Amino acid sequence: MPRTNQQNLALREESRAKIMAAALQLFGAYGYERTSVRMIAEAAGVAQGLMYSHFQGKDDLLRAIFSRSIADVRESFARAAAGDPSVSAVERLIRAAFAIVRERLDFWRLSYGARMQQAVLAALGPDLSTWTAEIRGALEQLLRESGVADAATEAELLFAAIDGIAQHYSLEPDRYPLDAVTEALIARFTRSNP
Amino acid sequence: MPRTNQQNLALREESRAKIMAAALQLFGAYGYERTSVRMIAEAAGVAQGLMYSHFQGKDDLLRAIFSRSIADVRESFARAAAGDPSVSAVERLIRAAFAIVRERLDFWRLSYGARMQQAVLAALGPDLSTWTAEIRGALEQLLRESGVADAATEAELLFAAIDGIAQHYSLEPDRYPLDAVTEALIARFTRSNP
Amino acid sequence: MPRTNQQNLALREESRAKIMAAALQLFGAYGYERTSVRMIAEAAGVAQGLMYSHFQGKDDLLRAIFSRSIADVRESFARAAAGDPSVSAVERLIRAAFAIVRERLDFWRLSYGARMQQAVLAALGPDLSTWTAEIRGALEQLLRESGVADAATEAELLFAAIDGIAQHYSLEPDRYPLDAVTEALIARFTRSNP
Amino acid sequence: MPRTNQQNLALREESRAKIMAAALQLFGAYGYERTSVRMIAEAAGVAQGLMYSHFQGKDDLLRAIFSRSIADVRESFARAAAGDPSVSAVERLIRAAFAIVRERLDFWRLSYGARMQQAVLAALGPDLSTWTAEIRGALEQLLRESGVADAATEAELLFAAIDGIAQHYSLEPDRYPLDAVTEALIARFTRSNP
DNA sequence: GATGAATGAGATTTCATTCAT
DNA sequence: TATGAATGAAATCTCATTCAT
Repeated sequence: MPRTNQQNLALREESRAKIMAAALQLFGAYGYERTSVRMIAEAAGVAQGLMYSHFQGKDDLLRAIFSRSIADVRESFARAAAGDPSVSAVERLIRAAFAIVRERLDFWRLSYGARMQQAVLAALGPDLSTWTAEIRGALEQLLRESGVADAATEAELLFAAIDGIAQHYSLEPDRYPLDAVTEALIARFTRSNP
Repeated sequence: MPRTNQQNLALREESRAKIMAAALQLFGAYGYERTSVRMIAEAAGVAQGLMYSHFQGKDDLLRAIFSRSIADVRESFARAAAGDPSVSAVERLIRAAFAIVRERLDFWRLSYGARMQQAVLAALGPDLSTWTAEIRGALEQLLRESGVADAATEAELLFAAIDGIAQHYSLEPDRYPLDAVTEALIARFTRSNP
Repeated sequence: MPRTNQQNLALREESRAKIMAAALQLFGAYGYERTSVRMIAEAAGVAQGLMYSHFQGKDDLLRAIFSRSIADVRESFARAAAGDPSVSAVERLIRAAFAIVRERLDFWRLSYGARMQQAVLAALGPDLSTWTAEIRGALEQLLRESGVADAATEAELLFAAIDGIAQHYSLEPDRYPLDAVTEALIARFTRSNP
Repeated sequence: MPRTNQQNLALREESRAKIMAAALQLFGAYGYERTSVRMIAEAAGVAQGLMYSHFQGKDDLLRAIFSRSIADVRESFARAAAGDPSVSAVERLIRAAFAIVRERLDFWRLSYGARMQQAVLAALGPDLSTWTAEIRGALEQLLRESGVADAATEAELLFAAIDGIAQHYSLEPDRYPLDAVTEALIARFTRSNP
């Protein structure tokens, strides 16, 4: 008797999840290039060949991780941004961003590592740049609604500050005073609109 | 007629410089891992083997590029920071930073690409983190001297903002409104000290 | 209601036939090595594992296809050779051979592709060479009975000609003037015995 | 002091020749697919990687062997066909063909093995089919000049016969009565023109 | 010092086969 | 019996590095 469809789906999904989790962790820690398929398979506890039954290749695995992670992050953002209306939207967004960075450290590391490599970017396709543009656009709108004069420029600045903080934090999470810096950033960007 | 010692040395130095320049450019464009020794040798117009008479290996070449570039950048900083006393020290430093990013785009790209990869970081040794700590320290002192209350936190924030801007600019130098963002940053960080 | 034994057997036989048919077609088109078990299973519309319940492995499947095809061909030959007594036996055999080639193009392609590869030959075991010897022997006897002087040599020549034509035809069935060449061959080999 | 250009060229050519010779022999014996790059490198007495400094890949090596062998064979043909004018051109050509088959058994085996595999053919590009067409054309012209009525059909027949004989011989060179069959073929194709 | 041919370890990928259900 | 997820050996290929000249 063959396995039922559901059993098969569950088996497959479990393997797929193990592979993606292992790969995300290793990509984040060592970078895409320095992480071999062998390492991923060992960390996931499966045979090397299995990866190729789930993904077309190492680059496709990267793409899959990216697009799923971005979808997750987008969702988290939406939830967070909708939250407590007693604080300003900008503040909510900043807090949401850093909460997500904390939760998804590996993805963030991977993302920052990947961003600087043209070749890796090619494998990622337009996902990353679409996402970046989306964030910039959202920030700009938020600032415009808050009555900021040069919203486009201010959005670039705020985006860069958030990105820089997230990156410094993801490099040394144990040392970095994320909470304090978060408050300082909020103070700079909500109190006085120059 | 055999070359004089001095001629030999000059030729040698020239080869070394060509290799380092080619490597810096390629590392910046493709990343350390995706740049092969063959690519570097071809771009530099020398034989592959020659690299190994100047450097112990690819990682040593990277280290050499880094330490020389950092020394250069440090010097540029010092010069810039010492400049026009009619503007605040913080403003001078910010302007100096972005001027250097503009000038040394390849190095910056390499630096940002390398930062997220453990293996590359390991190859770099303590150079990068020493330098980072140095910048953070300098910023902190500057802010403290300007009378900022929580100088440590504000230094982290300012550092992250500069770093984020530099990175976004180095990703899309043609599109990025670096001048406008620079002014906005200076406005945020020199006018009101919350 | 469970299937009867007979139904089970019929289903099983059907699977086996589907696998053999798919494999024959693919082996003929792509060659034994370039045809993967997965391709065969997909073309046959069954699971990969099923092949291993019918055959011991890919090589055993090849052997099975060969021995069954050879048996079929042998039978067709016998029928054809027995036919219309108004034409010479040699002519009947030549016509029969090309009729069979037309009908079983895939098998012929597979056969010609396999013949030149030691590994494939080894997998086939003695089947192919036994068969070849049989044909050569039959031709020789036929020619001897027709009163040809050096029947052994003439048999080799006729066999080679038939084989060459069959092969050229199987390479380009749409272009090849098989009918004309058949008549020319018959003319050369039945009119004048040098 | 680096090696002179000539030394380098000689070294490279020697390696290249060793690799091509080993590959030709192995491809002929085991077929293209069953011959691994490792086997070739071992037989040639070089490291695996060296093949990739001479050829773009295994398929490019095959292409290189083919095009060089075909060029050689073409030349041999031309020389042979120009020979002794006391025998007919058709006879000269037939004798030349079999002389070349004897000399270049490995190439012939490879050629026959490759011909039946679409996938391998694709790697070979148009070389093989161009060559085949060339031979067919040459035969046809020869026969036409000899006053044969349906030269096109007769050329197909003669070509197939030569090809079949060559193939049977290359399968069992020790057993095959090539000389006797050659004479029989010449007798059939030069004495009586039906 | 300089060259580039050569090496060989290790990367990615394929695929015949096994096995739990 | 039939399924297809999973395995792992072996294939092709890349590339940092060595070495003879």
